[in-house]
Order: sequence, then structure tokens, then C-alpha cells
Amino acid sequence: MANIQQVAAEAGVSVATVSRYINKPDTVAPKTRVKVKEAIQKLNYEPSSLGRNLRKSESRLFIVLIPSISNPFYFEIIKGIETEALKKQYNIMLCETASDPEREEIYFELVRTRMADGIISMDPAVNIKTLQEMSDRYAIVQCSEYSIDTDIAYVSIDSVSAAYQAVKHLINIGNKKIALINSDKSFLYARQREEGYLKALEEYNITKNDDYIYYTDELDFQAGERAMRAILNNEERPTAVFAVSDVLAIGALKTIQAYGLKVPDDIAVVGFDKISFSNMTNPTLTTISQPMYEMGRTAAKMLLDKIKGEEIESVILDHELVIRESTLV
Amino acid sequence: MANIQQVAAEAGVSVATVSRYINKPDTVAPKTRVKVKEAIQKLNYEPSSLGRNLRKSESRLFIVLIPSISNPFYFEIIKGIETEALKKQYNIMLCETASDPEREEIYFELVRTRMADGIISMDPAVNIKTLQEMSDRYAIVQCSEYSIDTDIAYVSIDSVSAAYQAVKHLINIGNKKIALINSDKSFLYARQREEGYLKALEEYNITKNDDYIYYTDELDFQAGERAMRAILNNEERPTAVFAVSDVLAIGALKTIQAYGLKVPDDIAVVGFDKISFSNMTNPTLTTISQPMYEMGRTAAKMLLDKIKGEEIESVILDHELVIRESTLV
DNA sequence: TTGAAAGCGCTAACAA
DNA sequence: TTGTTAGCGCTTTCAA
Repeated sequence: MANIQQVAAEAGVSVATVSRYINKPDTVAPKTRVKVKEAIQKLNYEPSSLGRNLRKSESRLFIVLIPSISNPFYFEIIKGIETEALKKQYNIMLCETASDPEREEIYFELVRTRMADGIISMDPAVNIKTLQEMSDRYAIVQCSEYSIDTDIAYVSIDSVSAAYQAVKHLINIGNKKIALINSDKSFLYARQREEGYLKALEEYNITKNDDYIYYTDELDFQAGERAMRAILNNEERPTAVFAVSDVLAIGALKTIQAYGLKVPDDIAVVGFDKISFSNMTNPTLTTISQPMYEMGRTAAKMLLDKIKGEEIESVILDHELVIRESTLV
Repeated sequence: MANIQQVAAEAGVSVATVSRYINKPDTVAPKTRVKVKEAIQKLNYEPSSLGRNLRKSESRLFIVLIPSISNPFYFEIIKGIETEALKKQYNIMLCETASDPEREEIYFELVRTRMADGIISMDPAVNIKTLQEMSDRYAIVQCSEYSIDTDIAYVSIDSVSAAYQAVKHLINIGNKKIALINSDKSFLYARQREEGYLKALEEYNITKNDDYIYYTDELDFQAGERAMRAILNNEERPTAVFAVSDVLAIGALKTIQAYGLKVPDDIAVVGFDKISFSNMTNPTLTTISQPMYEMGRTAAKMLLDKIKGEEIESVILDHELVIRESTLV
């Protein structure tokens, strides 16, 4: 593999000229340009990022931390991030933490060793303390899920208001006994969505029933199934259920149907996220739509600004209730 | 950010000693070790990969090319790849090509510029010629989907035999009118699965009916729905359908039910891949299980060997038919 | 418009 | 066991 020296020798110019030809061709005389161009072609030369990165003290790579690669919630966000990154000649490393501190540490290390220029974190549940420490020295942005115990900038939606709206919709179509399938309360969004749920109940003078609230330990379909089974074990079953994610809602849907009950006639269901599969279930799922693509783009822009050394501010984006068959009256 | 020079000065030793302390601590005298250790702690030193990478002419990073990040088929494969990579202190860059040559070119460029040490390609449909050229100079392995027009090593399953087995199962439970939802024939697996389908029909003297074969242009749920609608438009409807992927099969399932038909009573359905969704549908989906995790691990091992300069050989792994509700008699 | 030369941070061959 | 030094491939300043 040819290097810049060989190209320079072949073209009969200095390495500086070759470098200029690659980075600022305008500053090279036309005749010289031709010579260099020919030498590059002849030797099949490709400049090495290794040398350039060292010289410029940057890697033009940043890390996107997600808890789980198989959670469809992240797909559009990632696309948004990628679009913005590629536009600025950056590449991203998609890293699954599996909410495991050791895995996360591997990726933090990539930033500390300058292998990556920054981090977009979608999983601050893991090791907030280290994240905060890192953010003092490196570029970090939180996306979607965030921790308020840090001063790290984030982009997200107003989960309280979104959950409030979802539950209010269930009440408006005639439900009073409304279950909540929540994830672990260590997640900020879980606490916020419960707050919205309670706020709606309160507003309509519906007493909270603890038997109708279930906290899952996992975030997959099976967790939704288990949650719904537990809720259906109550003597008096609810007439509606709000799940804090579509994946959980789809698991719940399956269990409801396994019990021989109809959705929405016996039990109405609302999810959260509007993942693509939520339109494939039978009935299709009413859900909260987050502007995921926009969220990803915004996070990437913020990180890139931060890497450049600029000050950045947190952002809250809009959400929307999408009414489909699972709450059709 | 401190560099190795500053640490050496602080510890009163040479940079070589600091480097040795980091890479081969045993070769440093205990007393010196203490001095260096203290200096590193005091200065909060982290060695830069940028310098090391240039020096060693490696990035310890490789690229995993997938057509679509949202296709659940890849999840387990990626986990397998990641496990093996991390074990060898390698990191992976997950790159979505969207089957777009331009996107792919960006990632190829990362290898040419030494930003990445190799490629695991799961999408050779794009620009086979370039892939072949690249493989002459760089480490490349094909995983799952591969092109036989190249001499690039691959790991995959025997798609002909798997499809044959799936269709034979449909015949054995009493079906003669069996539709095929295939993807574009430019994919090798599509051609192979059709071959297996035809082989089974032939063996049981069932005449092929072209109206029962549909080629999708996309690979998502909606494509499966469209395919099934087209197939159900035939005067005589089939009693079974084999889809070359679970995602397509799930779309088909939805359409069949939308037409008021029962699965498996009216139409039996078999998918391919055993993605996690396939157990969430109602009825659950009969499918072919591929050893995805193992496939990923094998691909990573092969690539790492190739990067080391060793010769590698293609591998075919075993598959399995998983019978579930959608073909229950 | 071009070239010489320094230097980004590290590793490793060689010498002491 | 440690230090000196060359050099990985590139960009950029300065001088010509």
C-alpha cells in the first residue's frame, strides 16, 4: 500500500504538495495537479486515516450507546443520527450496552483513548456517575432517555404530558379501570409516564388501584405477556391498559387474546413509540408517536456542535397520539 | 490531556519505559513501576489509540455491513460477531447500506483508508465487483447472504435444503396448492429457496403454478401483505404459503386474516429465520431456524484469522424446522 | 506556488 | 532493566 512519500517521489514533488492536492486542490498549480493525480492513480494511493487522525487529533467517529439493538424503538433515531453524521463526514459506532456497566466501560474507554470523538447516550441508567465525569472532559449528549441528576444536555419528549394524553384518551372513550404496564422505575421515562397516568386519573377523580400497576423487569414481548397475566389475575379485571412501550403493549395484547378476551371490546390497549410492528398486530395499536428521526438528527447536531467546542442546550420535541383499532369505540 | 511524554517526565523515566509499563509491565522493575503508576494517576493519563494505531498500522475495528438495521434477522448474528470481536479486543462498526451503492462506498472507503481493518458483509447484492476487488487487497468475509460469483469466503446455511424441508412439511400435512412468497431473485438465497421449493413440489408430482409465486420488491411487513393480497386474488386460492422470511410471512398472515380466513385451517403458513416476533403472532409461526449466533461468531473468527493473514475456508452450518401453530393439523 | 521540516503520540529495535 | 532514537503517515507552519 502506497503512502504519501511514494506518491510524492513518483510525482517529483514534495509530500506537502501531495497533501495539499488532496485537501485543498485549489492551492496547487494546474500542471502540478496533473502530475500528482497521475502518480496517485498509478500507485493506487489512498491516504491513511491513521496518519491524518493522529495529526489532527480526531477520529471523526462517535459512539451511539443503546441498551438493546433489537428494540425497534431506536431504529428511526439511529437513522436520524446517521444522516446528520454522514453529512459532516463523521461515522458512528452503534454500541449495545445491554445495560451492562462492563460493556459500557469498553465504549467509554474508546472515547478516553481518542478512538471516538464523543457519545450519544440513550441509556443513562447505567453508571450515571461515570457518565457525568466523562462529560466534564468529553463531548456527550443524551437522547430520548436521560438523567436529570446530571447537567449533560439532552433531547427528548415530554413523557408526562404524552402519558397523560394517552390515559385521558382511554378515559374519554369510557374507561375507568385502567391498568398501567410500566417498566422499572429506575428509568426516568417510567417515572414520568406513571406521573402522566396518575395525573389523568386524578383529573377525572378515578382512584388509583395498585393492583392495576405492574413493573416489568425486562422490556421484551415476554415481559408484556407476564405483566398482563399478572393484571388479569385480579378479581376485577380492568377495561383498558396503558403500556409504556409498544413492545410491552404487544405482549399484553397477545395475553389478552390468549385469555379469550377481545381488544378493544373487553380491554382497550394503548402503547407508546409507534414502532412499525404496532401496525401489524390485530387489532392495530393505538400509540404515542415520538419524532424519532428528528430526535436522532437533533442529538447528532448537538454532539457535533459540542465536539466543535460550542455550548449546547437541551431540547424537548413534540409527540402525538395516534388512535388506531385497539381503542376504537 | 496528558501524553506519554508528560508521564515520562513526571515519573523521571523515558517514554519507552512508560510504553513498556502499559504494554508489558513485567519487563519494568517494580520500583519503576510504582513511579510510572503514580505519574499516570496524577496526570490522569490515557494512552491515545491514535498514536498506537498509526504506529501499529491497525485500527482494531472492523465493519459489519447489513442492508437494514431494522431487520430482526440480523440481531443474533450481530451478537455473535460482537462477542467474538470483543474477545480479541476488536470493536465493530455496524453499518447499514440500505442496499445503496453510495452508502456502501462510504464504508468501503473506511477500509481503504485504514480506518477499519476488515469487513463482514451480509449484503453482497450491492456492487459485487467492487467487493471482489476489495477482497484482493483487504480482509473480507461474507455472512449469511453471499455471492458465488466471487471467491470470497462465506459462512451460511444450505438454503435449498432448508426450503425443501419447509415445503415438504407443508405437503406432508396435506397441502398441494402451495404459494411461494419470495424476495427479489437477485438475492442468492431467494434463488436457492425457490430451488428447494420446486424440488419438493417435483418430488411429490405437484405441478408448479406461476400464479402462486410472488416476488417482493421490499423485505418489510408491508411487502408480505402486498404479496399475499396478490396471491389471494387468484380464482383458486392456495391452502398453504411458504415465505422466504418471517417478516414477509407475518405480513402474509395479517392479510390472510384480513380476508377473514383462518390460519392454519384455511391457509397454513411457514416462514424462515425464527425471529423473535415469529412467536408473538397469533397463531405462532412455523419457521426455519438458522444458527444465527453461531453464524456471527464464525464469521468474526474467520475475519480475524484473515486479518492475521491466515487462509480461511467457507463454512455451511446446520438449520432446523420449527413447527408451531401456523401449520398445526 | 512549492518545499523543508516539525510534530501529532505511540512502539520497538538496538544499545548501554 | 532502561534509554535513545527512528519512524508509522499525515498536516501545517514557515520560508523561499
